Amino acid sequence: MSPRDRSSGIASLLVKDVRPPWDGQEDAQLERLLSDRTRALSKGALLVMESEASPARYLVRSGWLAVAKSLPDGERQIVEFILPGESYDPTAADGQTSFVELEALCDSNVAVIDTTTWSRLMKDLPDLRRCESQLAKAAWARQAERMLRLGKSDAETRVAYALIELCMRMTAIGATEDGAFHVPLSQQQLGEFTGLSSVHVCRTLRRLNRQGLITTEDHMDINIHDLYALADLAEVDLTMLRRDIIPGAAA
Amino acid sequence: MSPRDRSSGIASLLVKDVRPPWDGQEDAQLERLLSDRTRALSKGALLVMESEASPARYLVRSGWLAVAKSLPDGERQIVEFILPGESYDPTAADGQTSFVELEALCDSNVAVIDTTTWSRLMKDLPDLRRCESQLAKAAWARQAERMLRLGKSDAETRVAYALIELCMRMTAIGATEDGAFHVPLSQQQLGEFTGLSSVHVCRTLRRLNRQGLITTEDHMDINIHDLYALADLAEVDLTMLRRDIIPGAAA
DNA sequence: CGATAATTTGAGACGTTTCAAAGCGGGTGG
DNA sequence: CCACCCGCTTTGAAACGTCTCAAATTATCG
Repeated sequence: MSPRDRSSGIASLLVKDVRPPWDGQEDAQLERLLSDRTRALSKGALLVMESEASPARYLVRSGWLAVAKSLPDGERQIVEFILPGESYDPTAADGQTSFVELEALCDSNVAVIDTTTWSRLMKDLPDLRRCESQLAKAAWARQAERMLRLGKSDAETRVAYALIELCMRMTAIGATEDGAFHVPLSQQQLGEFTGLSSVHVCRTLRRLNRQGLITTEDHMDINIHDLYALADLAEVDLTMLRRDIIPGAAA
Repeated sequence: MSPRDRSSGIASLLVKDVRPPWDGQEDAQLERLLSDRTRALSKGALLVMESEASPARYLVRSGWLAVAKSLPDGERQIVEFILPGESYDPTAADGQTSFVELEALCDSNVAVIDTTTWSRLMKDLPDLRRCESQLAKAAWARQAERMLRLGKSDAETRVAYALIELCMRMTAIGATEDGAFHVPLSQQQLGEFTGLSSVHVCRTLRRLNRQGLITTEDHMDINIHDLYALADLAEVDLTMLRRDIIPGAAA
């Protein structure tokens, strides 16, 4: 990790509104198409279940979706969070079945676009296509980043990384204020994301707290006080991470 | 995991040649284009380094590539293997930089196709596009499967799963014989893939051996003797896994 | 205000890593 | 063709980190 100027504000690394506001920039017809297919989900609702037929793409317009997968013994891993403006296609190689489960983590609005329609949109709307291509690259980069830590890091690093990733993504959509943001997660769910037990998530959060890196308020309002120390713990280079996982954030 | 007919042969679940032989089915022009851009790599060669500019897609024509990522302290995670017929684009959200490292695990031939050319191919060759779309879905499903085990499983399950995944993918390209196949990996590298130390990979392999599930010969010639027991250990439903991660394997 | 879920903390069990040393195997040069 | 060397595998023993179980505390919601 290269040395960085620690005096520069958080804003320089976590700039707001860097994500191209793709909806709205295409014609109003797209907006109508999406509105027509948007479903309201309440917290905890299962949008799609594992192994269920679901040849569609899900586009989150508000709220959070968890992409999760379970072992026969009930252990659950959250593989990805879908934030507003992002989309996910859970279709497996057979083109029919979903290989994951999609759950609303809070009250949400999600547009459901069947594969055929989506292909047509991709063909007809070059701006949308470019935007989704960037988002897809970002998603790949995030997954690699997480697998690295899932496989090779201890609890502190995993939690620190998760917080940084979420903070960056939230900042990109203008959902943070000075390193403070809300995530609609229980410690249990943060554990399912980081591959830790909820008990150990709690201990780790507490430790970060004691070190003065973060504070948390009611049910996961997170305040990052020392982003740079947190980044060191997460073994992350903020500039590189942002370049890799935030669309339109090119240095 | 639902009960299965254990008397049916391995072949019924791990059918050969299910992958659409996309190259050759498009016109000879594509073949020429690929040949022109194919580079020979010797074992251990680094094709792309992390953070290096690389706006291209890499298509493996023969050999194996590892997609890997490292922590500052040197810990390494292999995020994906690219087998013959598969491709990978390591470009991050900025459209320029690679977020991973690409390494040849054995002597290989890889076609390097810059992003622009690739986009053109995708536009012009619907068969290729469909095929790559299936392969991409399979890759997403595999990653989810692995993250689940990376986060929530013990060593035995992780190793068993890795062996099964590799066996299935090898079978799909006709590179196995009766559950026997060769992987160009050291135990160290299998550890980097499964998130284990090489020492523990060794112990785990030995244990599977003692249980009569597998045998190994010189440098990773793997023989799966009891696929169903191995699948139970891996906590995997073979039929579902194949449907999810093998293109063209729809039940 | 009571019921229920989520967080917090402690103590012990368990699985994996680390360190260290020995054994094997393949390749090279004598 | 053998001797040597180097890298990979194998095994043991101790240290470490995380999980599990259990109980106390704190939030949340009707």
